[in-house]
Amino acid sequence: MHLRQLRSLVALVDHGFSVSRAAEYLHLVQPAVSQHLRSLESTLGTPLFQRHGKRLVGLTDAGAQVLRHARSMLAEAASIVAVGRDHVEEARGVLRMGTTHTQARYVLPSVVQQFCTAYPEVEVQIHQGTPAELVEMALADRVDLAICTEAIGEHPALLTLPCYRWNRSLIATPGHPVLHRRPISLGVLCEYPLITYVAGFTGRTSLSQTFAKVGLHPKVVLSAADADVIKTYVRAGMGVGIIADLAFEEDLDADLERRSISHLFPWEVTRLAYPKNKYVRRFQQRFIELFQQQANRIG
Amino acid sequence: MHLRQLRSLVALVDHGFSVSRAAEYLHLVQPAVSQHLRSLESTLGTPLFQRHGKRLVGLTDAGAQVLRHARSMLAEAASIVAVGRDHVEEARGVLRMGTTHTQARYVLPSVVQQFCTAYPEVEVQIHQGTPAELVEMALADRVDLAICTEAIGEHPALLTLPCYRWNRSLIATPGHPVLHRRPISLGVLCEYPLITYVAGFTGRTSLSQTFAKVGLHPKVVLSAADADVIKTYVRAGMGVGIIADLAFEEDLDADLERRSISHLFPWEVTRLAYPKNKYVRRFQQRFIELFQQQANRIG
DNA sequence: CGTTCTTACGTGTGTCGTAACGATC
DNA sequence: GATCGTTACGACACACGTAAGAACG
Repeated sequence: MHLRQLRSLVALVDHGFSVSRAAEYLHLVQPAVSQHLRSLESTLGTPLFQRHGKRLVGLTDAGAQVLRHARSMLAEAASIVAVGRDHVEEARGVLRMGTTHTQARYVLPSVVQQFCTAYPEVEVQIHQGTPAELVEMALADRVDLAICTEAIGEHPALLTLPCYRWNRSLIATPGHPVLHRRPISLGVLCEYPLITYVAGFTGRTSLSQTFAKVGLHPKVVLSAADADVIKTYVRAGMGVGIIADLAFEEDLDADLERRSISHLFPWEVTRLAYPKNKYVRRFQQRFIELFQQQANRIG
Repeated sequence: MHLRQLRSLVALVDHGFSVSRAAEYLHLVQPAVSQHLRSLESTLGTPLFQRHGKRLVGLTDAGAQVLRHARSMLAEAASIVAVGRDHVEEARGVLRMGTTHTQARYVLPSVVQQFCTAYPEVEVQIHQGTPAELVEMALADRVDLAICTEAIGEHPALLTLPCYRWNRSLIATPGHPVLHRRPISLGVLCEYPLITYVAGFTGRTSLSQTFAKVGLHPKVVLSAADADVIKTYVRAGMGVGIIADLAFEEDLDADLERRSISHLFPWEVTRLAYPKNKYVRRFQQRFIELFQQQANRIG
């Protein structure tokens, strides 16, 4: 069995079972890939593909199992070359992080700035996505690490590091009646049109659950993936905003009033995750440390 | 990077950094292995070995990291060929289990018998060892599955299935004074010389802890790895035995008296474990099912 | 002086690319 | 007939084994 054969297998599956496209992706010609696949089948002694005539259209049972192990082997192989690179050019390479808007906009800037100063030769990429997408990106090795609050919880193939906890603030235009209410309760919040994060982002799931648990139904008139958008609509007078504490910037948001409402909702934990078994390069480790330092300042 | 190179790396480490012995193990000549190692180093671009002159004597930092990933790649490779074999000759192969004496002697016989009838073409190997050794054997792929009570708990690379719970019985020669004591307490047990399992075997650890927790120090005059030996010395009048319930055989042990003492000690859980990510062949799965059925009859 | 690894070289296997053929939509 | 995969063949590379040489104890 050769790694090349496994690469062809994986490429085939990842390119809709088109041998030609797989070959193109691998910078090979079709016959080469065909041969890889056939010789893989013959060394294993069992068919791996479902065929319609000559065309490959799917995996057999055996093929699917082989695929799983093949992916994991190739990931290990990638880790090995990463070890090499790490010792050859310690401070050169790419750091691909996946994160949500909230992190990218309010938490990461100072960390990234520090990091880029320390490692000017490292290309930093920030990929955005929903938490669910981020998990998938990390597992498919499209990013090196994922940072987010939801969905990242307990995937068995991910190593997750809790970084900091946060809660929510209410924001409103000065003079808004909600600002005179004491104490602010879940019930009070339900009296006003609310603007907050969309489902799946930045703790929205547990926010909704908190209301649901006591049988309340807040009037969320608008939801957005990020606090900037939420603030904009709050400024426009469309309602009361609920955003993460750390998304409120004293200087830039001086035209908005803010009240902490941490007593109403569970604390959220933002986590950093990367695939177990994956080799984390030193500068990537360094980034993680920087992020955790920043996190300590927040939490 | 080639799998052959990784095999050479692993063989080298597993054979005391002797290239010749590694080559012999791999059915290759030395120069071939030397070349594997050198070309691996050169493709990774960084030294993997500590050298004394020409002699390889250890791994560098990078080498150690590469080794870890290499082992795991080769394990995956083995899984892939196992998938193949499983589809080619479903009912032929080897089932290597590692277990302790207690399991091998009192629990497994009926399971193994059933299994051998169902799969006459499968060679069943029973390797014995201490629980700690068994865990290591499973991780090093020297056995396919490990069955034991201690130490198997929470190794992150092992998948463990709880199978049945058990507790202990006291055994003594007929007429022994302990048999007239009611109720039997931990204190009562401390009045007599005890014979039980050695540390690390068959729940001995938690047995000792139970005594220690209430400040008692039982007089263990003799300890053995298995119940057969314990019974022998009980018969010889050396003391009172404490063994697993299931190690008492009504017919063969009719010359001994038995009292359940499950109320004194925590219940133990016997588990079956194998490395995560490892492909488990169908007949191995079948064995696991048979074992669990047997386990249900016990627990 | 034996052991151990390296270097040098020849041979055979195998992998890839080109090119022509066959099938399927 | 255009696309897609297979078969056939040749060139090149490479990995292994043999044999001889160098360092180490």
